[in-house]
Amino acid sequence: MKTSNHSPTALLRAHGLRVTPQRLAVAEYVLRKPMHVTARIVHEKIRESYPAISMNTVYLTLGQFERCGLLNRFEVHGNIVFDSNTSPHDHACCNRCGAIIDLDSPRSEPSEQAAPLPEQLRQWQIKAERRIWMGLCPACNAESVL
Amino acid sequence: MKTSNHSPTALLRAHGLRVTPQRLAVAEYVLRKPMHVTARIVHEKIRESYPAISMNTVYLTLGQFERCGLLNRFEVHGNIVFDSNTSPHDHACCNRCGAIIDLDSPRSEPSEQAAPLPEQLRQWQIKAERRIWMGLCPACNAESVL
DNA sequence: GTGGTAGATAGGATGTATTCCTATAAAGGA
DNA sequence: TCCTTTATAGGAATACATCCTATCTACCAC
Repeated sequence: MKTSNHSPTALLRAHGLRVTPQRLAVAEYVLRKPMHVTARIVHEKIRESYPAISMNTVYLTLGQFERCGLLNRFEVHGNIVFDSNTSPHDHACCNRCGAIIDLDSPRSEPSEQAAPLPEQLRQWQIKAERRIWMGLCPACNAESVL
Repeated sequence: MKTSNHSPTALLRAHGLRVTPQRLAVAEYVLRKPMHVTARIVHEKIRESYPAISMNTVYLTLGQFERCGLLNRFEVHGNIVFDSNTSPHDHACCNRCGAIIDLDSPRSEPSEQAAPLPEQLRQWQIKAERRIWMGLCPACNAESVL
């Protein structure tokens, strides 16, 4: 159990990353369950148990996790958001409260599972596709009507 | 011809905006043809003919044009980009040179023209949908192979 | 035309997210 | 245990976007 294949330590090793306390702390917080976080949020959270961690380290660590495929990065309202759900999916973001939700079944047709590459991108080397819906979540929408 | 319905002056008036030299200059540059610009680019361009224009005015003007539906706003690599092509379409962005292109036929199926709203968003009030493909454009892809 | 007022502009100050730089510290292999 | 490579902390730097305010101007009423 101590070093199972799913432990943060094993995960870092499996991706060729040195195991440091900072990386373990970030991995345990971010990779434990699907979530959306900014560098600032991670920094605040990790500082609770590791007060000396710097913003720089958080950025570097999240960037490495992204390069390893452990995280996806997207942008909303000018902020970089890291997503530990790395299976392909779309997002919706509330313009008011900032809530971000995953869209589980983005494609209406099962045949579209693998998003079809537009004809114009035949000669591109596509690395990522991001789709985001923006508007008011049910709660904020109800408030704005009042 | 002087004040045709398609002149920048008429366009501003039609949207309830006061006609100022600054707004005319921005409108003539940005709205003449479909293009993608940042506030910085607009500022640099307008200053050629109007050296005193401030960044603040550019931001305000572009924001107003957006609120009027004359421009769409999206984000790529942390920058706000304004798009004078307001018909629904997707984008592709080159990670290397920053080029942004419009995708004319984003939906493979004609029936999908109106992007189907995911089931999970039934109770949301959706204002906009953005979809962006990221990778290497043909030119940069060729270079990276060398 | 002219005058008055709501709205626009310039310019600087401010805030904030991200990246850069560098000396020090630590991980992990020999 | 030593040594080399890599990571970290902390501060500096950058860049984008917004806020603030005095001044100016478009345009409506007269």
